[in-house]
Amino acid sequence: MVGAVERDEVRERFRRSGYTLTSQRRAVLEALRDSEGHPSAEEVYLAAKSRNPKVALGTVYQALSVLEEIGLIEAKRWSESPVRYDVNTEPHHDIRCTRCDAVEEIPGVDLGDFAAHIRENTPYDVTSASLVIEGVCPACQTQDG
Amino acid sequence: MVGAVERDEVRERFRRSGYTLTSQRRAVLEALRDSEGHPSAEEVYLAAKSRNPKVALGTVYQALSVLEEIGLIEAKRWSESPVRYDVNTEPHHDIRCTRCDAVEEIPGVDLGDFAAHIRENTPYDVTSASLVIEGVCPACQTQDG
DNA sequence: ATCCTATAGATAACCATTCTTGAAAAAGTC
DNA sequence: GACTTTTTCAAGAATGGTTATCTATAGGAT
Ligand SMILES: [Mn+2]
Ligand SMILES: [Mn+2]
Ligand SMILES: [Zn+2]
Ligand SMILES: [Zn+2]
Repeated sequence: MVGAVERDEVRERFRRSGYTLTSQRRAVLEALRDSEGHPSAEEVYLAAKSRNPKVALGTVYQALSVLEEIGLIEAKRWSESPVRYDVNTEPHHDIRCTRCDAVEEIPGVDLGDFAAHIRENTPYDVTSASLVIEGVCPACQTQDG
Repeated sequence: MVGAVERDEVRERFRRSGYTLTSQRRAVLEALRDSEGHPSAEEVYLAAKSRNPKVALGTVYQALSVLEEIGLIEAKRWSESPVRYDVNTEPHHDIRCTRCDAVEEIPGVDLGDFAAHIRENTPYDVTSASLVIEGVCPACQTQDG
């Protein structure tokens, strides 16, 4: 049961942020939560439309940026792919398959005090440091050399 | 003198790759080498044009991808900025200022066996892992809160 | 019910980058 | 060197993902 507790959490975040929790935004968030991987805006749009046909692509982009702003989702970027969205807001890394475009999580790896090392070696005020990881997924490895 | 040795290196790379070293490609590379920071394609274009007016923006993009392919330069990406190009092909990290868009190098930090950690925790065949680092540069820090 | 404001949908615009195309240059061939 | 074949180039059109604009709508406050 993912339901009750998270529903309250969502309402609470919206309330605190001042944004209103509309049916479209709810559809976008639920589409994202039910999706297996880390979908693109376009994929979220298709999934959200099947829940609530009254939702436009532009609205999905806007909803995603609101959801990100209030901390319910995260955006992740790889160079050869549109932005992917992630409902898992716990710190973790994701790897993208360069052949089939799948994205999966990498458990148990922590940037740890790497950020500290960086801070020691630059006069910048470091605000973010994230890893962009790519590879070939098991399924694509077996498909050929 | 950055001249002679590197010129041979450039010629050699072009020869081995099979690409021809044209005046446009040379202008692009030299523009990049003379630039202080980590310019975008557009900035490289402006600098290259002043050396060789016979160069179009499309040609610069094409030249940059050839130069990257043969290992003379590297492309680096941040989410809020067009691709930046780097003549420093030694392994190192760069940080981008989110206020003024400047990019500078961070010396003495090595991803080290972090890549090994990642490989241990995913069934993917990891082909690349790079850090995207952002912050506020010293100049922008003093300009306000 | 009326007003008010935030949000929605539709569509146009945007921007960095890539693709297409005809022309020019290079490289082979004799 | 003339001729043919291949490659590269510059210019501009096209693309893809995303954002901005504009009008209409819905839902809460009074
Ligand atoms: Mn994830
Ligand atoms: Mn650098
Ligand atoms: Zn795959
Ligand atoms: Zn700055």
